[in-house]
Amino acid sequence: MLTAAANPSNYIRPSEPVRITAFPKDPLGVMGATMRFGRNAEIFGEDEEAEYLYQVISGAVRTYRMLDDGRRQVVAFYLPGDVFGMEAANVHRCSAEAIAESQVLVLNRASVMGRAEREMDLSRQLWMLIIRELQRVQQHSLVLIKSAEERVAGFLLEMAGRYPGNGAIELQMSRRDIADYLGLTIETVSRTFTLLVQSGAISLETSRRIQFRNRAALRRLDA
Amino acid sequence: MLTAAANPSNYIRPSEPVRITAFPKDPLGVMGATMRFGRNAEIFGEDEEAEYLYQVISGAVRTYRMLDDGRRQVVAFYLPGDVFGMEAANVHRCSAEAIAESQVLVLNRASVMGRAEREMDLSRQLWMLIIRELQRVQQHSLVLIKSAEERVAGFLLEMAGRYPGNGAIELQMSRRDIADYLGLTIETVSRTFTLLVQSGAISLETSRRIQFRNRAALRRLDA
DNA sequence: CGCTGAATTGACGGACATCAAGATGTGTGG
DNA sequence: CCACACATCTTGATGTCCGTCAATTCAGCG
Repeated sequence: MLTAAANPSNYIRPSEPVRITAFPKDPLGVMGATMRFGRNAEIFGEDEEAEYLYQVISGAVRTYRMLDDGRRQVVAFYLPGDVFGMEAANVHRCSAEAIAESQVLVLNRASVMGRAEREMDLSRQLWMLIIRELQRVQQHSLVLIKSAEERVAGFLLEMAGRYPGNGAIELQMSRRDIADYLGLTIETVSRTFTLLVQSGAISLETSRRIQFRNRAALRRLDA
Repeated sequence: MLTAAANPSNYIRPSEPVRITAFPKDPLGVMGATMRFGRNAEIFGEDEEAEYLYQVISGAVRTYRMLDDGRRQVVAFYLPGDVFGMEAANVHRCSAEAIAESQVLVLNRASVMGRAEREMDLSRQLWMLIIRELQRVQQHSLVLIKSAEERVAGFLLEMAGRYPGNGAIELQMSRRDIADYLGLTIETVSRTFTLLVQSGAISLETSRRIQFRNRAALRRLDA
């Protein structure tokens, strides 16, 4: 199974509808179908109709926008428990792709919104979710006035805050993803990582496994 | 009257509660009090409790965040008709200031939210407002991968799209505000304006009055 | 093992920041 | 109405951080 994992095209395999109950943050607790997406598989594309809401069960997802000449801006990363696909009125303004082999719970958008009109609790949860999304993007907009070092330090702290990992984290995303998220190049990201290693703030077991050595130093850099 | 206009401190003068009815975009149509804010007067501050929602009636408002060392990121500009102050869960994550002499309709947040729980229409309007807000910030995050010229061109088109002005617009904000919105310096903004003038895309009647000469050229630059 | 993509490292250049000086505009008081 | 002060904006000279181009190393995998 999962033979299409390495294929960047849109491989989607729906499975049985399930009722999600005990799940990290379980924000919606609604009926839905889990789907499996291979690495780099497209979950939805820019300008597609927004029919569904999504919740990451395992793996990781990126949303991004492209300019005509190939420049890419990664808008957000979503990790297990996170809900995405809400940024749309009718049509998605971003594309979404699985970063790694991922399971995603897919919910019919209209029916969730419909239920929210009668269930106050669900309504409030959706409201909190979108508020948090907005806050995250606003927070991210601060990278504009930050140096490369500040951006990378902030990124690591952001990821550490969202990962369970204690003392160390395993990044799901490539240097390219990070660069496109932070508005840098992969070379600058890489150089900045080695700077942080040399200054003793972190160490790298592998290129994607970050060991935190001095969080205070990172926070000082985060500005 | 309005003698405190030039005073940067928080000058606030509440007036009679009014029922806003015929108003551009009139998104909420709820009871509220109009307040008047002088240039640079603070409307709310970072970390203050979010008690109110705000709608610009006249003038203009900026929201922004500061770093410790004085760097400032302008998060958004709000023009007549726009609603702001929704980005908050309980506490504001930005500060808001009047850019120019402004009238602002102030609504009790809890009561608006409370009514939204029973009035579907209001609820849907609030949802659309916050979605649009999210989309605007996401759109803005593209500046990260844009050149100075692209940022300024995009900014002018954004403002033109929101202003009624036909063929020309009167910017409410200073070069500093624009610079802090786009992640540039005032010098670079200024230089870029002159570039756009020289290339025939715009002309400047005054430094803040932009005459559009060639929108297609601007759109090409916007990337 | 060799192939392939990802990550790192180095040398160099360019776009924008910084520093500094003028120009323009605006409000105030005589 | 003019003159002065002060803020805003523009323009120029120089510096620097990060992007670009290129080579090397490293990790995964048939």
